[in-house]
Formats: sequence, structure tokens, C-alpha cells
Amino acid sequence: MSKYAKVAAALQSEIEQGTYEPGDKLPITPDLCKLYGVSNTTIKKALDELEQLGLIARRRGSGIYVKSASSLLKGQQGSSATSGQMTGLTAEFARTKTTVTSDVHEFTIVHPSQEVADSLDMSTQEFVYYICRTRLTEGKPRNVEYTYMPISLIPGLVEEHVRGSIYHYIEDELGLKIGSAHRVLRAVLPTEDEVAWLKVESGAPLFEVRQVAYLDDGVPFEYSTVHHTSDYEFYVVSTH
Amino acid sequence: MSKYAKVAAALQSEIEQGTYEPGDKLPITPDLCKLYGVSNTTIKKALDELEQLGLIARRRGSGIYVKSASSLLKGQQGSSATSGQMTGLTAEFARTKTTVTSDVHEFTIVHPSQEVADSLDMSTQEFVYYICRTRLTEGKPRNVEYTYMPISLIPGLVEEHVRGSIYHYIEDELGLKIGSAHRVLRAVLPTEDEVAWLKVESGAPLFEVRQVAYLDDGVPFEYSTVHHTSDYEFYVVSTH
DNA sequence: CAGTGGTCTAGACCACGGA
DNA sequence: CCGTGGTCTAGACCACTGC
Repeated sequence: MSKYAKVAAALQSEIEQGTYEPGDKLPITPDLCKLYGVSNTTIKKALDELEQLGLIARRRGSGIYVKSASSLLKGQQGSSATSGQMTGLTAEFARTKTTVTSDVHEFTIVHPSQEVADSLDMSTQEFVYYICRTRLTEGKPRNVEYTYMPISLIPGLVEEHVRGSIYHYIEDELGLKIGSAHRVLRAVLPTEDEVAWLKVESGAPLFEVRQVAYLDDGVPFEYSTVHHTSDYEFYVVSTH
Repeated sequence: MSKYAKVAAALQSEIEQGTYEPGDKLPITPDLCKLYGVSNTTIKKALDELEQLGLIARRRGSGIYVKSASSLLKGQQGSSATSGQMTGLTAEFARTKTTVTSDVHEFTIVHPSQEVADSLDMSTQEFVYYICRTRLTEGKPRNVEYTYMPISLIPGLVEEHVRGSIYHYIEDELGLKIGSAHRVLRAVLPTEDEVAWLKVESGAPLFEVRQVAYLDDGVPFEYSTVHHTSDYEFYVVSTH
């Protein structure tokens, strides 16, 4: 763990434990440098992290202030995700010891549509896995996932992996690293299939997350659309 | 404009104009330093920006690669927003010369609920503006906004501002600076009022953005809930 | 083990806020 | 005008990749 990450973690716990309260001004940066025994560049990098988490506001010429960690972000129980994090459902629930299972509705190899081929930087002549599955936590349906992945990038995927965590297979067994994702969020209505799979009413609104995911060398490896039940919430911190 | 911002802009246009193509490796960092005549720290900061925009993938020990700028992010026409940006509807459409108007349904002064008071770091004994308005672009309803703002922070707000851009009033007339926002995104169904205001069918899904917005000194000044028509899309780039 | 990106430093200097 | 945060540099050193 890098020095700036340690400083950021230390400052974060000071804020969360109330050493610095909402509205308080943090010590001026030269003092923070002395307090943590690091250079100003390192302190800056640590503060960058806290700012992205939405914990502080920095005002040039004035000071650095603790933001009231709005109750919005506190209620992160249940099904939820946070922007800036790049994790799958399995990882999302690992910390809470919740069981994640999957109903696999389809697992085939097909040619991608033009849209999918373009996003995955491949030709429609090549092949992709097509996976359709319902994901459940403790037996309760949470979302339906439609996933396309080039077989050339992710060889050897079998139904066992699809029933569990595909990301585990990619990272732990294939030794690839997942880097980032581009996402588009929308509100949609369920199809007839989704009504049955998710056990929702036909008029229930769903939260759609459409994404292209990339390995750490920038190669796109997954095009997926996920429809979440309406108790799903997505958190974002925006900055100017 | 800072040096690193210039370098980032230059690199971005090189990527967008195809000098570097998806999958290409950028020059190694010492070379980038020479090319742009800056130090490695400055190049790093510029690359940080491009990474957040989702344009590059950086791999320690290997290189920096151009990501295929997934067609997802290209289709940013119409009603849309991007995470990491902190703008209102008015600014959102300023660049496209689209006319933004408002139907004000309610503009009153009330005591905040506990939830709102907590988020705005105030007591339920104090007062907030309550604003309910439909926002339209070129006469077409786009969303319904429910906003609470402490009168103590935003004095002198009148219906004229509410019919136009409240953010303009805050920044240009009050001289305050808006800093950041904490947001929660969900899918919901419209109320009866919303069906009428937005001219949508009663079963149409809406995209809810609930947010607490902060001034640049970390003081929360707005609690709002916005319900967007279902053509609204929200873009996010997530990193590990 | 060579190539490449990331971290870290000390210190100079710049830009903004606020009295 | 002073207090405060941000930018920038040159260079040392660390950590990972991949042959």
C-alpha cells in the first residue's frame, strides 16, 4: 500500500470517527505534511482520494473543509453500487457474506450483432459467448444479465463458471486483470421473461446498466446489459 | 489553464483525431515528457485526466494503451448527463443552443422534513424554499424537479430565478461557487401529477436522481429529487 | 534483467480568498 | 497583503511486466 493511500485511509478514519466534524477546516497543508511525515505532493494525492469519495471540499486560498457525509450515502444497505468502483455482484456481496447464485437461462456461442462487435472491437464473423442469467442473493432475484464475451479472449468458459462468478474465472484462473468499464444507466420496463425470472409485476420499473468492460491493457472483453429490480440504487459523487 | 490540463487536452485530441488508435501504445512516459516539454509528474497528472475520461488504460511495467472509445459513450445526443460533471440542465443544454424553460408548480417556504434537514445540516425549525417545477427543452417536458434550499444560504430567491436557472442566480448573482454533489440513482414510476406534467403514460418508467449539492466550501445548499423521462441516460466511467 | 509506469521528495513559484 | 491550496520541476527510487 502506497504512502498516500495510507495517509488517505488515516484521514478518512479521522473524519468518520469524528476527530474532524462536518464543516471543520482541516489543518493547513504544510501542517498535514508534518503530521504525517510526507511531502506536499503526497498529501495532495491523499486529499485527491478523499475528495473523490465526497468527504472533503477544497477551496484554494481558503482551506480544506469536511463535508457533512450526507445521509444519502450512509444508507448503503441492500442492493447497491458505487461509481468509481469496478466490481461484479459477487464481489459486491462478498463483504456481507451474502450468498450469490445464478439461474442460467442460456449459455451459447453466437456471432455478435454489429453493435456488440463494434463495442468489442471485433468482426461479426467471429464468435462470442452469449449468456443470459438471473442473479439471486439468498434466493431472491436481483437482476437479469445479458452478457457477450469474445471466446478468443476468454477461452475455456464453461457453465460451471457461469453459474458462479465469471469475473473470478477471468482474474483468478485466466490471470487477466479487469481494468475499467464504460456504463450507460437508464430506467426501463421488464420483458415478459423478466417478469417471470425476477418475480416482479409487469409494470415494475427496472434499472438498466449497459456496459462495456475492459481489461487493464484497454482491450474490451465484455458487453453486457443488466436489468436490476427496483430496489437497486446507484451512488455517484460528482465534482466540478 | 494549467499545464497538465493543456497536455491532457492535446493528448485527447490526438486520440480523438486518430493519431493514436484504439489498442495503440502511447510513447513511454519519458518521451511524452520530452514531446510536451514537461516533467514526469505533470504528464502523470494529464494521464490521470484521460484515464478518468475512459480514454486510456495504464499498465505498470508494460505501457499506456488507447481504449476503443466504446460506441456507448459516443451516442451522447439528446437528454443525457455524465458522472464527474456537476452541471444543471441549463448548462447541459447551453452548448447545444437548446431552449430550456420551466413550469413552476409550487414555490413556497416551509419547514424541512427530518430527512431534508439532516442532509442540509440544519434544524427542522428553520426554513427552506420548496420548489416544484417541470423542466422543458424546446417545449418538451424532460423532468420534474423537487428542490429544497435553506433560505439562509440562498437569500433573495424569487420566482423569476426559479423560472430560469437557479444555479445561475447562485453563482453569478450571489457569487457562490457550487462544488460537488452526492447522488443516488433509481428507477421509479410516475405519480399522477407527473403523468400530466411530463405527458407520459402512467406506466412509463422514470429515472430518479436524488442529490445533495454542496458549495465549494463543503456547505450543503440543496436537496433535490429529479424524475427524468425515460429517454434520459446517465454515463459513468468506472475504474478499479 | 531490462523496460516501463508509479511514488516520493524538497523547494520554488503561482493563484486565489479574505480582511 | 498575507494565508492557503495548487502547480511544477529534476531526479531518485520502487514495483511490475515480460522476455
